[in-house]
Amino acid sequence: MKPPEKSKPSNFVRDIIEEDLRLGTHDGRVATRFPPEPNGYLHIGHAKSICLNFGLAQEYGGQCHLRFDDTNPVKEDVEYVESIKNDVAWLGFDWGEHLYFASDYFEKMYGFAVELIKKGLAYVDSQSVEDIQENRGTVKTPGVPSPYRDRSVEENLDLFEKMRAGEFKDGEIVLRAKIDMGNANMLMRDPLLYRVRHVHHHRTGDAWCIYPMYDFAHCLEDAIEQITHSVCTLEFENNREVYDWLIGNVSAPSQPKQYEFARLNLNYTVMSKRKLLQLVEENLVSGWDDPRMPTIAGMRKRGIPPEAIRFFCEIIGVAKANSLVDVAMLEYAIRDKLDPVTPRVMCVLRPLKVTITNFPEDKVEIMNGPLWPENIDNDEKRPIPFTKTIFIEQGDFAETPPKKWKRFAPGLEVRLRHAYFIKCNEVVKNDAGEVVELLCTYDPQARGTAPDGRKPNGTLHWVSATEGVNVQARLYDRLFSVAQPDGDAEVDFKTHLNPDSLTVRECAMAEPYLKELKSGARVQFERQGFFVLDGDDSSDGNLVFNRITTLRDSWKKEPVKAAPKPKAKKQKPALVSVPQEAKVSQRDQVREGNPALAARFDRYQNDLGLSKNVADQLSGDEPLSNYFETLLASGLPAALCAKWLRNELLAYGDEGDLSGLSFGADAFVELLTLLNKKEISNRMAKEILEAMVKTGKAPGALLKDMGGGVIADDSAIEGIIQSVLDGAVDECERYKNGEDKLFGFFMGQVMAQTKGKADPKLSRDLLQKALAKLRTE
RNA sequence: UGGGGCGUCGGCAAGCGGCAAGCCAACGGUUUUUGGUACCGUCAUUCGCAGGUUCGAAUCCUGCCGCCCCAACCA
Repeated sequence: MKPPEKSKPSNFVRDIIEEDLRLGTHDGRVATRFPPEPNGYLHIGHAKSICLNFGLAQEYGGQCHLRFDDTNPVKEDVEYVESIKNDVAWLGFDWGEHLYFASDYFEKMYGFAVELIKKGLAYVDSQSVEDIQENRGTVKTPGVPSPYRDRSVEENLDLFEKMRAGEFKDGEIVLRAKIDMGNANMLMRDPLLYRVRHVHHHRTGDAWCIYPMYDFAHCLEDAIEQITHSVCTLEFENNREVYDWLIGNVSAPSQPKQYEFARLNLNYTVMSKRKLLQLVEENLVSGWDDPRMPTIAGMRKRGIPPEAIRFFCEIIGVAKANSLVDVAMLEYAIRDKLDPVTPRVMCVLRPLKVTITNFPEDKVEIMNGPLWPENIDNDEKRPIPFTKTIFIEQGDFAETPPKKWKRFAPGLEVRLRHAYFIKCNEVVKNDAGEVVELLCTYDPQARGTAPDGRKPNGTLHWVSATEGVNVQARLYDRLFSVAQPDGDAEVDFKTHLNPDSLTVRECAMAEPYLKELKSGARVQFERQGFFVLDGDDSSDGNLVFNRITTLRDSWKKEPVKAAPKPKAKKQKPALVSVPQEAKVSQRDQVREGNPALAARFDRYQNDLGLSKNVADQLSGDEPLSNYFETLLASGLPAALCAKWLRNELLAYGDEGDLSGLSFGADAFVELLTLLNKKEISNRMAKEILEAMVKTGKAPGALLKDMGGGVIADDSAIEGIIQSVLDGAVDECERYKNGEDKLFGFFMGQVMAQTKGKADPKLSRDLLQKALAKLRTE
């Protein structure tokens, strides 16, 4: 019985889905998809997308498709589809029957292309690759239409058929959408839909020699599969316009919507397929599944459990801001999942011989150590042989211990975990002066605890030198030594490779119990970290363990006090007063081409007395300016009209466009008139405006609904304030204790109780008095 | 003729006109036969900057600044 899942953190995609569900947008369905191209291995960045897409479907009772976006046979291969399926399944997600391939839709897509041609919305272009690029223009200049843009429908149909029939060579000809060569969005400049590729496809074989491009294919795949929310990464934002255009211009079987989130970046690692490939090809790592790689395969070999990856993806959140997540977060997720469920054993990574001089020569005493951590209700134990010679960790002994040392040193006594206290009497060194052996005595009475209650200087893990088993331990650390290995395009990211990312301890000694472990078993080497038994690399007599991650270690060798960095005051950028005239604003340009607006600009400033900024805004966009003119025609004060138009009404518009509002300028005039006559307060006007937007009802009617106008009566407001105070005992107490900021809370309560009708200024004064009184009581 | 996005703590990230959530990191403390775990506590008078609107602005309006994406017959 699992405890109820804590509700997952909210994010903007969930908000959108919930809103769609509320509105019944896609018949109340939720269908997402994870659409990898089978041209490489999955990494933790993909895991974020997988968790998001499958998670969303799971949570909203929908479905998530695993769809291979195999539209480019020159880069793709079956090898990858198997590894991707394997990785997704290993992560713990089930696509059920929803396994799809874009290539299965080639015939349908061809049909949609023909439809587009017939509608005159696509054409066959015979320009060379170079000409197409040339004529696309640049980001600052419009493109120019292809000379083939106006081919007849018949000719296009014929050519397209011939394309499919294989009558053209690669690169000779393409099918393009006929959209707009001058569009500011480069992707809308007649995007390519099909290209010729005489290549064998891993699924369709040689059935096709034309293949659809991403922009054309992806939205159709979504539409065909009835995907509702097509969630992809930020770099596709510009593609959304094409996506919507295509869905809108083809008889699409459904109307999917695309949403974009920020891809995952992790510090101390690289994520791009290209760079990962480089590491593999240059043998800088052992392969795609090298435990230092951020690939799913690498993390699996490393021993990271899938639930840790899922948890990680949950806690990093989903948003639209480019961000760089700290790997410490991943390590936390791993420890959090592993710690409560992982058996504890002992293994000495760098053995230091310890001879217990007062212990019988050939005696083997069996200690019993619990395998499971305290939180698990299982006291299963494993036998740990204790003998005259044992190994302890080299790092656990210091000839001259630093301050706060809680380990072993000459003359000190420590506890051996699950065994006796031992005391260091003598240090044996070799010719080089290195410590090679410790001569100690044990206290037969002090096993675990000492009868006299004395405390040891720490607890060490240990292994019998004669009964232990030799194992190989591979200690992995971050692959790169700088936070952003690919942060500087000038510097090869490989120069930042961490030389210590892998340390192999061939001579690690472990307790014999480890021989019982099954391949893939995860254990905690106490005081060291979590390790996994690497089944692939172990053989009968040779156990190999990969370190998944270290334990958190709060022991600092040098308690370096954090440099008392004076909390760097945010440097305020020097105010550079850019002369307004320095650049010609968009609005200036509009006015240049529209003398009437230019005249208004002057009139607003000179006759109406509006500030330059306000006049600029209200004369720089024709529809907006016309709206303002309508308000002016009512005879209301210009300043009032300007203020409410700009600051309030515009907030409800769509990027400054007010045409979508459910009421006209006349209704807005009515509202402003009420305000001008002081029949309503600013606050009430805002309340009414909001209601107008929602319901489209007239201001007068809404005012009536509110039941009267401004409350400006002292005693009435005092009564309300009292009731607010009475209903907020906690807050009153806190306010008394000096929490001034609660004033806003109280004020908000007053306004809420009166639906905004209380006169704000008066309310504020009275509230202040009431609260002051509260404090003096 | 440029367009599309994004700026909230050291790192993630909620927040949608009324008290600046949470997590990681860091730092203290309690418990402890792991310098682990668990538990408690500290950590944003301020939301890129500057104006404006409002009784009240991270949130609405305006301007500016800074990052990211777009000119593959890749996805």
